[in-house]
Amino acid sequence: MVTMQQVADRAGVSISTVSFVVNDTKPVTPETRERVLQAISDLGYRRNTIARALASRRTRILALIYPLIDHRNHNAFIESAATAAREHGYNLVLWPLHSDDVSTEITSLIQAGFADGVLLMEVQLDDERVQRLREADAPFALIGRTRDLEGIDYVDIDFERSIETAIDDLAALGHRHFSLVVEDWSATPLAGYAPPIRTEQAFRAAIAQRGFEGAVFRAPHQAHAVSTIVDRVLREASATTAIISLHDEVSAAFVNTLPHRGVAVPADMSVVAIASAPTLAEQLDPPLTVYPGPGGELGRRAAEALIARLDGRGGPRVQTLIPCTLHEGGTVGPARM
Amino acid sequence: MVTMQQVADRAGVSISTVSFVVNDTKPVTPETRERVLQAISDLGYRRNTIARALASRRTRILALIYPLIDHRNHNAFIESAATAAREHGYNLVLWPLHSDDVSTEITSLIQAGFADGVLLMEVQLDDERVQRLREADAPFALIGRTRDLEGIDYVDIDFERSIETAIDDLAALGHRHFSLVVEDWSATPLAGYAPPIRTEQAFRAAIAQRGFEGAVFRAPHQAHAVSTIVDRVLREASATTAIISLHDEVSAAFVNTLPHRGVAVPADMSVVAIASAPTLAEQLDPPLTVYPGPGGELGRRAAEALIARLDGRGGPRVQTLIPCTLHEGGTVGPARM
DNA sequence: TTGTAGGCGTTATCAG
DNA sequence: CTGATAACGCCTACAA
Repeated sequence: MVTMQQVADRAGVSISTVSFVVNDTKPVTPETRERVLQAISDLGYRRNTIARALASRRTRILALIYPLIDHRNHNAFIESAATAAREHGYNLVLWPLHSDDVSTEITSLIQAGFADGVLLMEVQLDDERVQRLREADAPFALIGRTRDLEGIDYVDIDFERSIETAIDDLAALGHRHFSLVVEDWSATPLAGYAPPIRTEQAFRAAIAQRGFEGAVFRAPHQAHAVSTIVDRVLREASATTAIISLHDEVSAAFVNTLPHRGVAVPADMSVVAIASAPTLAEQLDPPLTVYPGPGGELGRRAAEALIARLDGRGGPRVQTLIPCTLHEGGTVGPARM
Repeated sequence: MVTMQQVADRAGVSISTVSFVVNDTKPVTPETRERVLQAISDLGYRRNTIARALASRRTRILALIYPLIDHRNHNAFIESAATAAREHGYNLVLWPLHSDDVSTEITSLIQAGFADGVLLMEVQLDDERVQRLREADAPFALIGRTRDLEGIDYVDIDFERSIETAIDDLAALGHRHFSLVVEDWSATPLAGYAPPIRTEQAFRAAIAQRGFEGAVFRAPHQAHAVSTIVDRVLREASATTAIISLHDEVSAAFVNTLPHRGVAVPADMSVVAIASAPTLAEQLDPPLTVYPGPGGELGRRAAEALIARLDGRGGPRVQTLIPCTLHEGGTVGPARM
């Protein structure tokens, strides 16, 4: 490993001068700078991240708390957050965390001086981890949001607006009777997981406000629950002409199963998915009409919000909501008479 | 931040003694150890990861080179690798890398002293990154494998065995005419991506050896290519009674589209997927018969192989192949007469 | 504009 | 068994 000292020696300057040109932290005459740069490239010098972190008390590491639950495509969040971090000179480390580690471990990476800040995903309405991070005074940003949003940076899907858009798009085609299907996490560690809860509330409010009819179904992730949900909807909300689903497996089940029940899609029933995985649509026939979740956007913006905070660019809290936008498929049509 | 010195002061010992008990690196009398531990817990001391890294010349950070290509569920790899790393006291950072950064950046994280080792995924048969890592003398392990395997640690899917198993499972039901569909990456940066290449070779060999008939189709990831592949197979390999697919979108297209072509699944045509995403099966109707890719297993084993190397537990190279095993669905039946 | 020197919090080597 | 003390590589006042 080549050190600053070696560069300094070769360039005939002191170690601090090297530091100044490397970090662009103090003015240096063009000639000296040139000599230093030359020495750097001759020797193939790279400044040691760790020593730099120790001396500057800034690791430039972001920790992404990674929920150990098998759910969706976290992919897009992660990749975009990592990319954004790197573009800003940060690194993203994955910190998979079991729910029972939470209380002890959540802040240890901060206290151990390992990370400058934390990114949290799959946030619940009342999230213990957020509390811990606050107590530890650790900088953090959320992908998702808690109930209490005072003084926190977050980026989340705008479920309210997404659901209203979906309803209005369908209403324009004459639909008046809707069924919403959301995931049921109530018996799991993810019990307070916000998206289905917010979506259900927004759905009920929007339906009421417009004078439509709406039924809500909650489906767990067990395979048999998914397969029975189709019949439940047909039986318990038989007037339904449009199904809105926040549950990818269920969305697929509807498209695949309805024809076997004598219900044509979209002639007899329209089906749309909200906040779906990006690849879901084209794996179905007809391709599903979806409002895909803006995964990449969320990851990137959350990372940038956190970094802005860390870099001392104060400013107001980042509290961004991004709606899901329509990606047309073949499962929506005029309401049947 | 509470430091070792503070602990030492409170325990009435020297800083080195604290280090000895914290790292369990030299014998300490029970009484002193007790005093030190007490001081540690009183003060809530945690040893600083960065300082430790600097002094010990070991960061305990693993870099996962993350290909910026939208492909499959990398999820399982990543999560399991991160978990395994943490279980061994390492951290996994995500290092998304564009293909054009490769030559310059691939080793910088090592040379910059940031990571102890590198995990590489989506490996190509002749992979420049592997070459660079070798040149830089950086410890690494692969998820996947290159052509030349001399002296490298890797964990990969056993495509040969997986494809043979699939063929034999189908042959037991009377199938003799097979079509294989693989992804076509030839016009992309992932041109030398090994899985489709190895699978195709293994398929041809297995078919020949058993005296069966086999056709191979390559499909890019564009949506229209996917939708036309069904008709191409029906037209160009009309004797086919069983389709084996390494291409999840195509697998879905077969299950969804064949019935519209008057071909019942599985009565007229059996369909199986190899190395598929774990959730693909249940999104189709009937549920797809799959041999899912052992994503989590691969990530975990690769991380552990790298760590073993880093921790100086020498031993022979880890060169592990894991076959995909059958997960039954409803798309396989006896060959039509 | 450049150099000197004192940290940053640990680890590790040597004496005692 | 325990304690000084010198690295580790860099940053940053403070001096010159």
